[in-house]
Amino acid sequence: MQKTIIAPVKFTHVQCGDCPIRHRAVCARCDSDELTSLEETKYYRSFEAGQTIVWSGDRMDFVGSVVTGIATLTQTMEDGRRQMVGLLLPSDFVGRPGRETAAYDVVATTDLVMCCFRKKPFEELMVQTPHVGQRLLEMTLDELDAAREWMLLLGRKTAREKIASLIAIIARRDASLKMQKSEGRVVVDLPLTREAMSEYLGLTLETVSRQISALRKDGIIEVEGKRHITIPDFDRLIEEAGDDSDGGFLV
Amino acid sequence: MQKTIIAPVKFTHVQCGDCPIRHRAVCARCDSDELTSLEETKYYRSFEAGQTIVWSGDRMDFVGSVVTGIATLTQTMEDGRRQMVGLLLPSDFVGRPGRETAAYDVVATTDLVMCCFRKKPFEELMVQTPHVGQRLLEMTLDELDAAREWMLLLGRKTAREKIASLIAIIARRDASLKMQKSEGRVVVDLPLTREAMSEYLGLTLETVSRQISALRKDGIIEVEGKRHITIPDFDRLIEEAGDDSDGGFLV
DNA sequence: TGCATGTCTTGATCTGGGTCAAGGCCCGGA
DNA sequence: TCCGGGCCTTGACCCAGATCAAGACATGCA
Repeated sequence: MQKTIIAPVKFTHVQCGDCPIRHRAVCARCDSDELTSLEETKYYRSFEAGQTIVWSGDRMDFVGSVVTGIATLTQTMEDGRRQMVGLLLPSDFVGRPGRETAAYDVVATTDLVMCCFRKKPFEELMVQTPHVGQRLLEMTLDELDAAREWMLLLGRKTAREKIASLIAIIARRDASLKMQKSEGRVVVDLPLTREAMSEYLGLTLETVSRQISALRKDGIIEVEGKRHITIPDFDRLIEEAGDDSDGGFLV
Repeated sequence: MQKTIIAPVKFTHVQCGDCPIRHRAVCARCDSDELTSLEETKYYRSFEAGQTIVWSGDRMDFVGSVVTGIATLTQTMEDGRRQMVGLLLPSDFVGRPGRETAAYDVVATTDLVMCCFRKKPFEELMVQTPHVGQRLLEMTLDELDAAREWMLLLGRKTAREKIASLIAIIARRDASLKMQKSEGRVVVDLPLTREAMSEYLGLTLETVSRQISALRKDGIIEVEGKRHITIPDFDRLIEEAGDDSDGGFLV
């Protein structure tokens, strides 16, 4: 079912460049003895689009971070209603130190590579190396802010505003990673199916589709194929998103 | 407008008992030199029900925790739509180290006493004293879990389920603080107006009122006055809340 | 005592988004 | 080349919850 790749040669150059645990939290400031012990437990795992990485309630004995691709955290009610509660892009952290079992389904929505550490050694490292904990605190606070922005979206925005917000969020994160802008026109490839979008936004798949069509008809976005979107005027999209002030620069 | 009380005698016994920063994070494990410097900047502030403590965007040069009463974090859109994004009960932490300005309106929904620290010395303490940061990380992770439970509520639950969930959440937090249960019958005093509930739940005030009436008619809850609620069968309430498995033990 | 204000309830009506259903498009495999 | 299955779009209809409106009840102040 899942291909597990243990630190193959081809990933070597990735280890320092893309792994936030090492790169952001550790490399710069800590002595390397700690790192060596962590390094021993580090491994890479690949998943195919659509694969579930962990089921809610399952034992989860690793933490890690996304290297490439996109993963989601989703909650499910008994009758099958689903709500996405986390969208994980490259460099995002997965897993909660100090927790035995996963609280959410973790799903790869695109092909995905994760950098993982066994939880126990990672927790030991956290105790010994304050910077790791501090960096994790920062990241968690950022996620909390993102969750709160998301709550405003879920609780108070209209379907049209929700769609506009989601496109803006993805465009911004994309841009901050890859600088895809070209003089005002922003180009995004949606990494989510309509269904995943509906789970993000608390809508049905049909409403997502209708609202994307509506934004297209109104010239807010241009759609090529199903996923490729061009935003001719980003400010207009932001207006449609109904965001307050600096709105949604988080996550 | 706001009464500021600086460490009066009558609060002395409170300082160790109720203040989570000192009590939970610091007292037990750290040397007291650090504490002394923090102690100098510690002060108590009281607010009346309805008072806004900080406006979103305002400079906020303190962090703190709720000693008694209830505060909320709320986001507002330009057209006035409001969504609560944080509900702060006694012992909850307020403020984000490393941030200059408040990201949300902080409002006292009941009379409130907060224990505050100037932000700068607190941040210095965090660098020097890892346990404070570790404790804060734990608390932030708990808040993130709560936010995600809240997102499921906002995105996927019906009005009736939302009301039942909110009553259950408050009852559980009350119970964990004060053990109010008496053989199956649980008694809660809602600390929120109907309007605050509507802001929590992403509903209108009228829908909140109607659904409370509906739950009363169906015998799920008994209502005395406007705020005093008795839950004859807690499990039935949980069923109405539609919670998955252990549902909502978080927060 | 009477009035104003804040909080809550209830009724009547409207509507945004859900539900159900049909069909289009594209890709991969027989 | 055709077929089957994802994925997406669009239409028709419906309903949960929003909106608009009236009034109940309690408290505090003149």
